[in-house]
Amino acid sequence: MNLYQRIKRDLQQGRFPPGRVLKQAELAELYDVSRIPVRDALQQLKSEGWLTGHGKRGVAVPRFDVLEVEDLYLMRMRLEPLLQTLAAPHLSAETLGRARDILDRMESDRTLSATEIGALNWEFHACLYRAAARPTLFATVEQLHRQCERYIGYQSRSLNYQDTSQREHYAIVDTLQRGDSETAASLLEQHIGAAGQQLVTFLRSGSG
Amino acid sequence: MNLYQRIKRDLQQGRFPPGRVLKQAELAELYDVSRIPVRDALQQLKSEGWLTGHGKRGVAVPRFDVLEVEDLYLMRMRLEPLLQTLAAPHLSAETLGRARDILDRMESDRTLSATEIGALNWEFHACLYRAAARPTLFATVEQLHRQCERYIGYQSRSLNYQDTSQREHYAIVDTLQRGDSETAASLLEQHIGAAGQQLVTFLRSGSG
DNA sequence: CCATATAAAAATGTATACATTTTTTAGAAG
DNA sequence: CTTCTAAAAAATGTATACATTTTTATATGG
Repeated sequence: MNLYQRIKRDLQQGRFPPGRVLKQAELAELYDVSRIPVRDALQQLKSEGWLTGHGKRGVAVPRFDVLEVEDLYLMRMRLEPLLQTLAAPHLSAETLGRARDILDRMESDRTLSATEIGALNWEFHACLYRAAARPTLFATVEQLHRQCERYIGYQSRSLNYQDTSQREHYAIVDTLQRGDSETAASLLEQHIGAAGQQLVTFLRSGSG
Repeated sequence: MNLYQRIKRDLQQGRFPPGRVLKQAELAELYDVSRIPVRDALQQLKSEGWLTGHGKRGVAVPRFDVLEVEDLYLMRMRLEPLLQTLAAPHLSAETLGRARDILDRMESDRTLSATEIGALNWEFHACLYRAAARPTLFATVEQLHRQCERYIGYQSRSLNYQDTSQREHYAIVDTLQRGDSETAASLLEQHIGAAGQQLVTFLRSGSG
């Protein structure tokens, strides 16, 4: 596990609270490396929204920003249905099967953490998106997901919502299997919108 | 001018041809710095698509990729009208005036290079987008523009197309000034689509 | 007591030196 | 002549040391 991943994990787990300012030297000592790899990791984390550049005053852990979440989900609502539609004609039975497997795994194991559920969730959609063979579009969508990750870890999703989400997932696969990519795109858009709403509501009520 | 900007400029000007592999030590000597700032600059350039990571075999100047251009413009067609629509209610007379000024400057000076036209083009749209006060959405759109820059420098736009583009720009401002943001969004989508088509056609014919 | 200027400190940026990994090349065996 | 292996060369990754910039603390003048 490289430094970037270690710092990111610790940010996910709330080791550094929002607003906290981090110095290169401090991180270098904490993770027992020199400042050079720290700088590399910080730049990457900044580009993914895990940290914000305070200019030359070090970096800070950004506070939760509902407006950012709204933007991220708005963008995903526009881009992911597009990508899924481009993928639809290339979906093989095997790919659809792998997607279903991921859903089944999420369904059967009820001990998963929010972060783990988030990872499987993305793996499900990514599995479908990859069939489009559109690397640039995929990369941008993936980056938007990475930016969302920062918020998802804190979300204690209700079991109720988790069930709804899973039903939507199965509906999307079913619809794609029927070859109705247009309806599947519409379902996906609603699915993302609902997830965004859920997250925004949670942020507004719980931890502003 | 920092190292990142210098290398980017040289990439724009074709100093390093597509496919060329660049070593840290080589760049360090060329630009007369050590490898540390080179590494920082390379990471940034990679994240913007100016270079592709060859893993641990150095970085390479990517070849022109029509599929990448298509993806970039598809995404812009989805995101920029959204951003402009969000900005529309906040557009002041002053902002609209500044946008017009930029267009007038492009119109009057016929000696501008493709890169300079591209910069003004973006400045025009960004001027409108900023009014939305949606930093996250703006940042993603800006990044897509940066990725497009790599291709635009090579494009020798016909005067004919340049005129068409300018007419579309004025039409967008006029429509926004009338308060018809929906039509303006539609015009913008067509505008981006046309620019993408133009670029794809150019790449297919000229320099594959 | 407040403002300002100056010095000390702390933090980031960069160069050099070393370590580790990867790639290439040379050589020997089949 | 090909193929596998091992050594050397080259490239990236990292640590230490130094330079520059920025911030903070302090002291002095108003």
